[in-house]
Amino acid sequence: MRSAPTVLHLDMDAFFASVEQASKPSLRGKAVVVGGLGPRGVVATASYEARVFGVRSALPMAQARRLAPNAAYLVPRFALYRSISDQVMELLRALSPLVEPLSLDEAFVDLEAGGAAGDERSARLAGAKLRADIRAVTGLTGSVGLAASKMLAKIASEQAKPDGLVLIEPGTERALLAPLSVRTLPGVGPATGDHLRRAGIHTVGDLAEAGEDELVRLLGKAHGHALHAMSLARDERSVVAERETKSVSVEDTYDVDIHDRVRVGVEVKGLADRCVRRLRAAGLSGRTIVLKVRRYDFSTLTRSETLRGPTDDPAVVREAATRLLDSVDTTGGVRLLGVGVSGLADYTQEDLFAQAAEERDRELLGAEAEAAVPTEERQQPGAERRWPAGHDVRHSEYGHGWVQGSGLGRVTVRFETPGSAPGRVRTFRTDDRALHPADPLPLVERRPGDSRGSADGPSGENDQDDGDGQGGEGTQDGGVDGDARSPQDGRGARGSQGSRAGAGAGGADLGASGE
DNA sequence: TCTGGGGTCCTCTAGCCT
DNA sequence: TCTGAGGCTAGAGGACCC
Repeated sequence: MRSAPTVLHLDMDAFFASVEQASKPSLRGKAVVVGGLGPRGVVATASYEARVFGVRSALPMAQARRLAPNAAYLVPRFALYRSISDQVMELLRALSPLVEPLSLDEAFVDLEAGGAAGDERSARLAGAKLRADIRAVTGLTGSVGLAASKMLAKIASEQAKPDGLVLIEPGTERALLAPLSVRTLPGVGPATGDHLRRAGIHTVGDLAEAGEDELVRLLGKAHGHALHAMSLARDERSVVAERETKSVSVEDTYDVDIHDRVRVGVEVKGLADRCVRRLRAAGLSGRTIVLKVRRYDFSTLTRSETLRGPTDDPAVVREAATRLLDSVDTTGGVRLLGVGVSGLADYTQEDLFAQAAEERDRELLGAEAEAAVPTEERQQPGAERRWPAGHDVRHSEYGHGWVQGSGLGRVTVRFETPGSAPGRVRTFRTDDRALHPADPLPLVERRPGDSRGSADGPSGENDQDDGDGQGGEGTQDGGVDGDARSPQDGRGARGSQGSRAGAGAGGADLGASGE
């Protein structure tokens, strides 16, 4: 193992919630919860103020509302988060060419590859400068861990949270790890944690003491070996800049279980089409089609079928998914359906068959793409417009603001911008023609001549949305549109591969009460 | 209380082939 | 011809991560 602290792990603090607080001055210092607002939504991120009440990621939203009834509840705005994440990743790449993004808000950096580390002091300097740059460019805080390996750097950044920097000094690793809970180690979740606890193993020190053979016996070969190595602070995994995609999938959880078998079939076909669109956007095709069904009792089953060759033909994927559905008993209802493709190959069909089928696909996908446009964009003139909580708007008289809540034909807007003081609240009719959806504003005001990080700031996020007819923000949570379906479907049409969906949204919400 | 979405990796089992 | 061992692949499910 390398002994110098050459790996940096960056973890943005409560990322989604922090972005919302940065863009909405009235929410700063207040409890903010970002997640799906539907009946089956979960928390994606809670601000530190909300965590005081026990609200945490993956908590059912209904439970979060009981714990923190006065928090502001907002739907996620992934396009905005992605644009800010791009700015942060750019800063990381300035440190080293070897950057491994783990998600929108986390990444490893190999400092050695960037020539920024060789000793403790230069590693610390690099980490401190990164944190300052992130704050200057985005206005947000991130925590930095520095250590000799990925595992240790991640543990260090966890200890640094929030808004700190921790360096694990070479030679102190084992002593530092020994008293920590086994759950600290990557790969030890609730199930493995319980398993180990029943065997009397509670801390990393216990793991090291148990010995490799015992861990292999308890957890299997791969997991046993890996955990034993980690308990001795051995982690040889290198920072990998490019990761190959292994599978592409889409899934929907429905607000109400679907009992109608015909409807289940229709949903599966729609999911297959969305999955193919993503596949094609990534220039991929795949051999194995996977159907996922979560039943009314939360039991989940998967069925898969491997084709003779890779495909990106929507008709083929749709037919395979439908065949797989035939082997599944959906009596009692389903709460989730998903379609995925794995066994990926690096090509898109361009043969004669594909060309012949292209016309047909265009029709089919066109119809689906139209269906994926959020309801508010498809509404006929005169129909009630929808205003998702937290989304930016512009009023021709009052200027820029965001939707604090809506319902009963009214929408409440708070007029403020990232650089302003907390603003005033006004209520309008939902069909007020002076009110329009707007792009998010940059979190940090740019001075003239400051080019850093401004190339694709938040206001530039819609670049990737061009061409799908949705225009502007507000597409990732099209709102509940009458049936029971979760509304995050709109994202499928964007062709933005790797978009981390997250908690779905439930449309406009009255809960943004961050007063 | 009632549990999202997208993805990866591992284990186990069964069938096929040599 | 039968049988068992071992390798390979597919399919299913579980655990984990963010």
